Amino acid sequence: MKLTPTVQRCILHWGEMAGRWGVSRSVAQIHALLYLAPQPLTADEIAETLAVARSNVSVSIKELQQWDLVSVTHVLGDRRDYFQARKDIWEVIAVIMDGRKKREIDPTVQTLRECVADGKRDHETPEEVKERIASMLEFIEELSGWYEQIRAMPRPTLLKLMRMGTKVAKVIG
Amino acid sequence: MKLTPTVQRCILHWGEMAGRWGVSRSVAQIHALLYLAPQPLTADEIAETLAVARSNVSVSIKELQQWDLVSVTHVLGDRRDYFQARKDIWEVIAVIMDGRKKREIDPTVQTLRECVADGKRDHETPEEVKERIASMLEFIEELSGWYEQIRAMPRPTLLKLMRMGTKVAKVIG
DNA sequence: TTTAACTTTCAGATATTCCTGAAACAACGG
DNA sequence: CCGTTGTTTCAGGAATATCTGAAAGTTAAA
Repeated sequence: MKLTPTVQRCILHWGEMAGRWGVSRSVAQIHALLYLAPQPLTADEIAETLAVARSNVSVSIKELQQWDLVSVTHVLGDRRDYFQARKDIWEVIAVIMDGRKKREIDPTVQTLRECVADGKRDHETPEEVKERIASMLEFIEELSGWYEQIRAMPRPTLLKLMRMGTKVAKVIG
Repeated sequence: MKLTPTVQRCILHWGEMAGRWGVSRSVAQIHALLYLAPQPLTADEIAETLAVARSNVSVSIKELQQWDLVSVTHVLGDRRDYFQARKDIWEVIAVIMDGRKKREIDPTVQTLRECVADGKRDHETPEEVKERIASMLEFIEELSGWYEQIRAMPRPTLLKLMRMGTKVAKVIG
C-alpha cells in the first residue's frame, strides 16, 4: 500500500515518540497505520507498507490486541486476518492511559504500601523518612483515585468539565 | 551511608520503574535517595551508598537539576556540594508530569498541526484520513489545555476538586 | 491425509541506551 | 603558583531492547 506524504509523516512521528510512550517503534507505527487506514489491512500489507519483518508484524499486532486497540475482521472467501484499529480517538487515548497507569503507577502504589507496612516493624528507619514514604503513598493514591473517578464519568459530563476549565473553581468554591 | 531495608527497597523499586518513567535507573535511584535522605548528601556519599560510578552521579544530578528536582547547599568550611531533593511530593509529581507532557505530548501536537496544515495542499490523502488526523489533534489539544488549566489552579481548590470526585457532575450538571 | 495458505515462535543479529573509569578541568588554601 | 580537593567530560564497554528470518505450527479445503 502506498502512503501519502502526510500519512507517512504521521506514522514516522508516531514511531519516533514510541520509545517515550513505552512501546516499541514497530508497535507504534503499526498502530498509526491501522488507525489512519480507511479499511482493514492484512499482516502482509502492513509488513510491506512499513518495510518491517512479517514476524515483527505478528508480534506487534498481538501486543496491540492485548491493549485492545486492534481487532480482527474477515473477508468472505479469504482466510487471511484483516486488522483494524479502534477509530474513536477518545477511547484510544483512554485505553493507552489506563495501560500506562496500570504499568507505571499501580506497581509503585503496591510497593509503597509494602514499605509503609514494613515500617511498622522497622525501628532503624527514622520516623521522618517513614512519614515521607507514607505521605508519598497517600498522595499517589489520591491522584490515582481521582483518575479512576474521572474515567468513570460519562463522556458528555467529562467534556463539560473539561470545557469549564478553571471555572469549576467558582462553582465548587 | 547505610540504608535501612525499607529505604533500600524504595530505592530499588524506583530504579526498576525508571525505564518506564523515561529516566535512567541511576537518575531514579539517586532521586529516590535524595528524596528520602534526612539531610543533604555529597556526590561521593551518593556514589558510595548506591554503588555507582562517581561520574554517573555527576551526570545524573545534573539531569535532576535540569528537572528542577534537586538543588545544592553548602556547609561552612566545606568546599563540597551537598545535594538535596525537593521534599514537597505535590511539587515533585507536578514537575515530573510537566516534563513528561513537554517531552511526550507537545511534540506530537506540533507534528499533528503540521500534518493538518500539509493536508490543505495535499490532494492524494483521502478526506476521511485528513479528518481523522484533525480530530486527533483537536482532542489532544483539548486534553492538553485542560491539564494546563488544572495545573494553574491553586492547590486547595484542586484538592477540593479531587476530593469531590464524581460529585462535581451534580454541581456542573 | 495432503497440500497450500497463513501465522507464530525464537535464536541470533542489530541497534540503542546506560554506565564506567581515566583524563581533563576548576577552584581554593597555603 | 603549586598541591589538594572536588567536578565534569567522553570514549569505549556492558547491558537492554528491538528486529529479523528461518523453521515450526496451524487450519481449512480438497
